[in-house]
Amino acid sequence: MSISRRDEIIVAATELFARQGFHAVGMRAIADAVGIRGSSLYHYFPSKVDLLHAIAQEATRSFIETQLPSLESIPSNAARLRELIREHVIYFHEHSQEEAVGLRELQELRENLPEQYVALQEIRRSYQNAIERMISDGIVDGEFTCDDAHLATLAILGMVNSVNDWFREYGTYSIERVADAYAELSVGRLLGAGDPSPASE
Amino acid sequence: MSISRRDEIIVAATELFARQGFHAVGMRAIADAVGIRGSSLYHYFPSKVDLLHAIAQEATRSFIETQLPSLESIPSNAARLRELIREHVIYFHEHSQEEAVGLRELQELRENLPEQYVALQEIRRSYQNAIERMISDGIVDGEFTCDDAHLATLAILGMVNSVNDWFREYGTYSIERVADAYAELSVGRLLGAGDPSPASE
DNA sequence: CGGCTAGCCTAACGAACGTTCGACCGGGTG
DNA sequence: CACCCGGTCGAACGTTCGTTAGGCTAGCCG
Repeated sequence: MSISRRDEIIVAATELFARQGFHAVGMRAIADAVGIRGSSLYHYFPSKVDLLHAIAQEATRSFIETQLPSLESIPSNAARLRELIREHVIYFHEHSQEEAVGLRELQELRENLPEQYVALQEIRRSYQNAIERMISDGIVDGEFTCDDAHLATLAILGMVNSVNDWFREYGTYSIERVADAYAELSVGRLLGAGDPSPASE
Repeated sequence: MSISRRDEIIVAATELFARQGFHAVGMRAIADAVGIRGSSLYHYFPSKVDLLHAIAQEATRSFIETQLPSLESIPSNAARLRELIREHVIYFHEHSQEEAVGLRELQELRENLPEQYVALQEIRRSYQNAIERMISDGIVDGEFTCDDAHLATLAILGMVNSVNDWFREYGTYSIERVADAYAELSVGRLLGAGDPSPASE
């Protein structure tokens, strides 16, 4: 009742794609994981790359929808960006498989589902633009000292997106600790904003 | 005479693997790219994953060999790390296909050539340790202000390794400009080292 | 000159691939 | 009861996969 068979397929395929890669996973392997036959998958998805597209779209869309609204209420660019990065790291950790597929197998969509690929790229681009605008505004307001908002955006995104490559549960750090640290490294250090709680100064 | 057929195969396979992914490229496609038949590849490599291993090994080994020696002569940790990051970005750009394969298809080696995978991981780990030690030493010497050398290492590596995901020749920036900027962002900002030319102070 | 071998070929192997087709089965609706 | 239809199935399609086996040829070595 709670989750549909379609969602069940998406969950199983996400795990397999994340672990082994799109081309290394056959339709029959996905079907096995949910206890049906390969041919039955075509009742839910017209093709294998459409299944991939459903995964990537859900990963991208739900990430953006979770992230962007939380920005509205925070006044300063520095505090807002700090919170954004914190939540970015934590969301990526909680949905590491989906986001791994979304980042790594985009090339497949580009070649086989070009217009859906473009749509996804536009969503990602809008997220990147939101960050860049926060940084630009923060520079104008004097919150940040930074030469190039565009480069800083790319650098920060590269940083936060790479956490899943090394982070392991039950390691030295908790994900919240890493999220806090990366927010401070990005906003406090890279962008040169001051201490987040100026009362201590 | 200049390059052997074996190297020719490695070059062609690297390009195909980088563009389409290991599993999306067949042995016959690689053979076509060098003008021979698929079966002839087995005269040079015992299997497809051994070919991948040759690529990944060469990418990792030659990168490390190019990078590490250049550190010896530079005295301060800050200047040495700056130069390391500069060269890292530039090397990754000049060998973007090799490094893309080396980073993305490691999972394949892990499952099929486990001991060779471990060997490569050890090489990468030694590079990471070299960076971390530079940062630790710099903290002790008072060059850097930074809480956690390990986290800073991972953050910087994530930053510099992500340049190839967005950098395009003939774009806004030259690769040297990006390399300089990332060195400054990492050492000057993230680690809190001062201006690289203290004469201006 | 005779033989070895590096390099490449054609042919084929069994397995797996993504996908299609037609049929069946069971539960809800008229 | 008769009907429909969502969901699943077995079987098969043609293609491609990684890999193997065996044979040909050209050049080097004795």
